[in-house]
Amino acid sequence: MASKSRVTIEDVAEVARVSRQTVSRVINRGPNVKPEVKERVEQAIAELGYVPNLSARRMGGGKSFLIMAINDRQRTLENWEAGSGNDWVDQMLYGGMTECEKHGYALVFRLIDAERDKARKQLSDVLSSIMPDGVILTPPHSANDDLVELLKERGIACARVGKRDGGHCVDVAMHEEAASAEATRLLLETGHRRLAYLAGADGYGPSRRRVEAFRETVSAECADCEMTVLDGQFSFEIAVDLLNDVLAREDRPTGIIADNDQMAFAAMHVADRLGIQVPEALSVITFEDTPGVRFSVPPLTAIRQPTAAMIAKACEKLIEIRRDGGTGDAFILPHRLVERDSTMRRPGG
Amino acid sequence: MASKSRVTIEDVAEVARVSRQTVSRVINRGPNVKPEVKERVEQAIAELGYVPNLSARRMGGGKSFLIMAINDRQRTLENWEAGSGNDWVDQMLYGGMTECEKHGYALVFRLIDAERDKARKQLSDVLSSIMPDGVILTPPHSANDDLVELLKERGIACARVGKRDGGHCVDVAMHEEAASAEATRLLLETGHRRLAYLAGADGYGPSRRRVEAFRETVSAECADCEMTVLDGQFSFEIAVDLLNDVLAREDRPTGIIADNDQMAFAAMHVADRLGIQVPEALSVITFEDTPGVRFSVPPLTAIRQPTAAMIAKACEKLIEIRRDGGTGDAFILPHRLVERDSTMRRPGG
DNA sequence: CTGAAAGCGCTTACAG
DNA sequence: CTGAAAGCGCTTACAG
Repeated sequence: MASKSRVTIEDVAEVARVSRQTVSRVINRGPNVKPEVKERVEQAIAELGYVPNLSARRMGGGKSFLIMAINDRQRTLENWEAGSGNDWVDQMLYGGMTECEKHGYALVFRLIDAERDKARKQLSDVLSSIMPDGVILTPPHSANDDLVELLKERGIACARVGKRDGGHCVDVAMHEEAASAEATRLLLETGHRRLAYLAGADGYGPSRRRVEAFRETVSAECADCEMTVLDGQFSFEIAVDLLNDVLAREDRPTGIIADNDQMAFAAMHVADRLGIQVPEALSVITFEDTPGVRFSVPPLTAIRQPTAAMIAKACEKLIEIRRDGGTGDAFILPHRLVERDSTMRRPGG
Repeated sequence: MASKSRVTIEDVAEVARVSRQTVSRVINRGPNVKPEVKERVEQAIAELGYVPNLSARRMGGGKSFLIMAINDRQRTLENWEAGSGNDWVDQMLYGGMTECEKHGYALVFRLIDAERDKARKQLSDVLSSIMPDGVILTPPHSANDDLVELLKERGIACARVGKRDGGHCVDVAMHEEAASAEATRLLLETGHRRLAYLAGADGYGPSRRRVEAFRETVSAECADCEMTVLDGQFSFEIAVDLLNDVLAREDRPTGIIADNDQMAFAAMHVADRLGIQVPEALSVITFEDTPGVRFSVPPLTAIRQPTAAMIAKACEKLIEIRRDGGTGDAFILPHRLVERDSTMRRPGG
């Protein structure tokens, strides 16, 4: 009840009439404590309002009770600077903080530059300073093997978002192919026969997988459908240029899937300019779902990545590995297809 | 250069042929180190890639090099859950992380429940666990004197966002009156003669100040103007109800300032339904500026709070107090009036 | 200007 | 099942 300014494990030990090691055992749910002693200790803890000092635990034990999540510095700062929201960061914090709290852990969020030498140095420094029990790498860091190597050297468990090798690290990703197939099917089921996929950069793995699934789905389920793949390079401007051509044609696509919101907005923009009705004459689905898509006219149907769930899963496994040992693994988390008004309702849906 | 898995202050001392206290002095920029010795130590640090362990510094010294920023748990989680963006959190992190980094500090972000007994207990626990060098309270916690009291007891410096008493704490706020006057003047300058202020909850201090400034500005600068103050309670629905009446009148206001985005959206919504053109027949300004306002049709003119700047200033002062002593103070940070398309251009502007 | 000692609050082996 | 000892990597007085 009473909460003195600084209650230490010694104070608890004294009140409970045991040694501080016994108190430590109770705190860490160690075995070998007689129930009645355990109860006495727990009561003393409650009475004094004792909470273990994290730094001291770290020093004594070696566990830091910290999971560090790492984001790309430049892109994050640019988003923040623009003030236009940064749902990725929010969802990371959401999934990470809530999961960590469950296990008595805390999430530390850090920014690291993408350039490989800077990245390695910065990660190395922050590891020495913080000594986290696990590190979560998000794109583009998740594709940087130097960082994985560094973590391995230091004996710190790693998780990667958007990878699914599941070797040394805990890999968490969403099922790009399934999501793409689902989006494609929605267009087919609502009557579209000429489809286009507005793809991001060619070298971007997830994008490749989505395009492939798009192709396979159309081939398999609608033999006489037409399909196009356009390379919009994640850019609004480039997408506008492409679509000015494509949507002006007689045999223009009537259903488009875009790899990110910017390109989806581009499709809406060009459609508006050409007087093409959305969703009737052109349906649009985006693969990103930043907050802005709710406010476009009409609001965009989107594949919602399981960002929070991926980070939560990463935290959970990292903490488990730190406690019980074990190695990496791969997890595919479920996405959601959020139907808004840029696509038509499915018959009977 | 080489970065052994665990380089300690002892290693540096050995390489530099000094005691570890001397290394400590160099790290902490203490006085009384001969330049040549200092250089030798710095070289050893660089050579070994030494970075001090934060937990050990905390244990030895008493400084944690951590600033903790506290947000309302429920509201934050709801926003995250909705996935519609949370610019407040993003701007806090932006201002806080970048400022802390400058001083070798880290920002720790925490959620605490608003109910007063829960809040006190949760803050007390996290203080014991983390021992931050300073704590930043955001609304509604910044109005909770229990928390300030607790911080005072523990000898931890505090900062409050949205307060401006500047007693024990470092208070950071924006100039509500100036911002309100500025918004009002924009409406007057673009020809509006019947103005309305769509206010939030009555008990909310900033809201009161804005309304007062609105009244004074209209009285002072346009004697024959009409003005109305409506109590929209921060709610879209309540605002819609009010405006359905007000905007249907012959002598309806042609310029509206709203305390938050929801109510501003309500104004746009009702205007659209009644066929009132924005911004010509009705100009709208919001006092919130969440990311969504960029995507409304037309995008909303808004007062942009200096959230990042307020948190950065709070961090700066908190770190300064921890280092040099000193007491609270009050700072008013500059807002911005971001003119988008829900208001008309000023003549000659 | 520099170093030897003590201590921060815990945990991890190691005894009993 | 419980406790006495040593140590984690630093910093803070205190000597010299």
